[in-house]
Amino acid sequence: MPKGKVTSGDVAKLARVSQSAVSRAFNEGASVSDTMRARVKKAARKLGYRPNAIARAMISGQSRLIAVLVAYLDNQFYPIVLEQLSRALQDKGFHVLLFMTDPGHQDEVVQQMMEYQVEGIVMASATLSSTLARECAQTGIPVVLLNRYVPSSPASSVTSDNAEGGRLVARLLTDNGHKRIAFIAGHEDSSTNTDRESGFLSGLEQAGQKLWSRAVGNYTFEGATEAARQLFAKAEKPDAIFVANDHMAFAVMDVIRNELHLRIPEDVSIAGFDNVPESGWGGYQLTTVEQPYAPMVEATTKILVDQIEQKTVIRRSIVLPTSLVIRSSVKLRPESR
Amino acid sequence: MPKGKVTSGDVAKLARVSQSAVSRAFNEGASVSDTMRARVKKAARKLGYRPNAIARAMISGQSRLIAVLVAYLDNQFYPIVLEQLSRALQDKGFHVLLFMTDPGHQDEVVQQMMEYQVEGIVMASATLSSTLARECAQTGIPVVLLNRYVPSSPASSVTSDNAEGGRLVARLLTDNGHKRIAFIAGHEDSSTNTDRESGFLSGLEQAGQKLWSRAVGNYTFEGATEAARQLFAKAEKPDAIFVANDHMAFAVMDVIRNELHLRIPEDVSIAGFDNVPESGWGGYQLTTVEQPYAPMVEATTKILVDQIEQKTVIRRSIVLPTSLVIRSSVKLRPESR
DNA sequence: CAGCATCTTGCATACGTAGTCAAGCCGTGG
DNA sequence: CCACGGCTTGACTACGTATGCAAGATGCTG
Repeated sequence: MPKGKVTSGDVAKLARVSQSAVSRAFNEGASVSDTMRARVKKAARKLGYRPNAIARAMISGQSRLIAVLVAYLDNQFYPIVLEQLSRALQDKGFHVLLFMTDPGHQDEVVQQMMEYQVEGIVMASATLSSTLARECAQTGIPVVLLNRYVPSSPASSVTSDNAEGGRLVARLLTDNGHKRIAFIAGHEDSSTNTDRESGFLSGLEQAGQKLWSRAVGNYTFEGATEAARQLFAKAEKPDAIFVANDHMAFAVMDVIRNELHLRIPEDVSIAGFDNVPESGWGGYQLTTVEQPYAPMVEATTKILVDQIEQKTVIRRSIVLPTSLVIRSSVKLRPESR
Repeated sequence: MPKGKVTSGDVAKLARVSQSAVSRAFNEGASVSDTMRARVKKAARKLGYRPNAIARAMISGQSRLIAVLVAYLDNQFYPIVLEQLSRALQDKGFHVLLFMTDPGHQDEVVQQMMEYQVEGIVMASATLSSTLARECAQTGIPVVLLNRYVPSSPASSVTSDNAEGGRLVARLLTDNGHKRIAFIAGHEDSSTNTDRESGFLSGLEQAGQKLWSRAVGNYTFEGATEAARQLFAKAEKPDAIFVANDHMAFAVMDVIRNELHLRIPEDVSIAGFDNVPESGWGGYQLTTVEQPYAPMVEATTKILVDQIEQKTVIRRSIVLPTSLVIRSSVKLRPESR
């Protein structure tokens, strides 16, 4: 009989014990005899009782809820992270409250997270506003910026080594004879973009080169399409492009092949960042920088869980190593193959 | 001052009113004078007060939480749906509690959803077990199966017209002169697969054709890769393949082009299902069946919200129309272009 | 001015659970 | 045989909010 609501009181009555006993039977650490626990569990099963997490959260002050904030899911980086993060948190007994942000309603969203008494916040988007990040961090709740970094904020952060990734790409391109190297930026005020770009520029400099040209794609497919067209509108065209993430790189490759009828990598080399699954697909075979998904998720959950358990919010900034994934979108010198 | 917890009592004390007044000031329909509301809001702002949604849920019995259950996010269909669904629910004042399921822990997950007193459940995955669907539906909470259908269950469902989609593909292929037509299945016990397949077969039959060959990809990239190899291992090879979803179709196209060195569509035509964003990318240009994302999400939220507001759970099954998206992965007769 | 209806407000209570406290039980050692 | 400590158990209260109820305030009509 699927009754509307079964409470611990109902179970207590059936088992002829106190409500406290029922509560204890369902809490791991509590002081109950085995016989009592068995008796309660039996009655609970009979009634289909499940403890009410809302009531539990209220009395214990532990909602076991983690808010995850994402701006969009069309760049595959985020679904992958979200899936792994969600699984990891579930394993640790937490649950994910998912929030999508529009640039317009960000403050509102933070308020809503707070109302649900979440015990931690993960902000997983390169394009979230810094003020929002700061606002979250001021709540006294552990906040982890995943794939994002705000120096002035007390929020922890987990990123890959974006600058080093940019440097690796620069070295790859210069080592292999590219001379007119362009960059397509993501969001210009995101830390991922500035780090990737500055690392890239420093790498070019080390090789005695300068950036040939530059355009901005704002991390969107459409923006990248337009940016690619701009780069090739000039008289002298680039022979290599570093695109600030894979999602944009696909758009760039499409423009180059289908609109400009150039070959990759024979006419233009393309490198991306993220190593999203599509990068390995036959249609693209994109040479890119790997983001260490699993370690990033692991670090994020660890920071959160540690801070929740110890009730101390200390800022931690984790930067994880990246590495190149060489496929066939960058032309290599014969000897280096 | 970001104090730990500010309650309605604190606000009441500061504003020198009763706690009830504070509560009413924050509830839309309540009976409060404008002056009272202003006074309370002012004090609340001073203290940084926000109502506690957990406590509110407890007393009102309305958690405003919707559980969304997904099996994986690597097929882009699901992130897109999840993003839209999440936005739609947020707009209506609900919040998404996200659950990822492993085949092993499904029962456990349902229990957890129930513990959080969710007011509705969306099961968005073609590969969720039917018993799980039934279990959810028995809870008396509105359940919507999104992109899934279980005839024997009392759960509502929202799908596109999978059978019709299959039929459209069959007609497209037969009309354009294909003679050796194969099918790569997804999960064989999922309703999406059986409907797409049966529609496809009936379409072939109408054209006086039979299925040439068949393999199973289980809706995974790897499974589809293997399935494609199987189809081409035989002496006589297909001249067209209908793949049960786009995500698998990409794997199939990769095998055909990069392993078998055949051309699409000159040597083999490929059709998919879903019209995922990648289908429109230059690397694939996949001819496929459109799933009407926005209407599906809209129908889902409408069913949920209606049933939650009216407190009556009536089973509704919505089937939305599909249409072909013609790109260049299927060879067309000259006259039909 | 009386009488009545409408609007506001405060008091008290309820939601379902966890945890504190004290009481009861049992066993052990002196 | 008694005293004492550890283990169980039940009664009670608290968590923060919403709401029924009654009382007070205000306005309107006759």
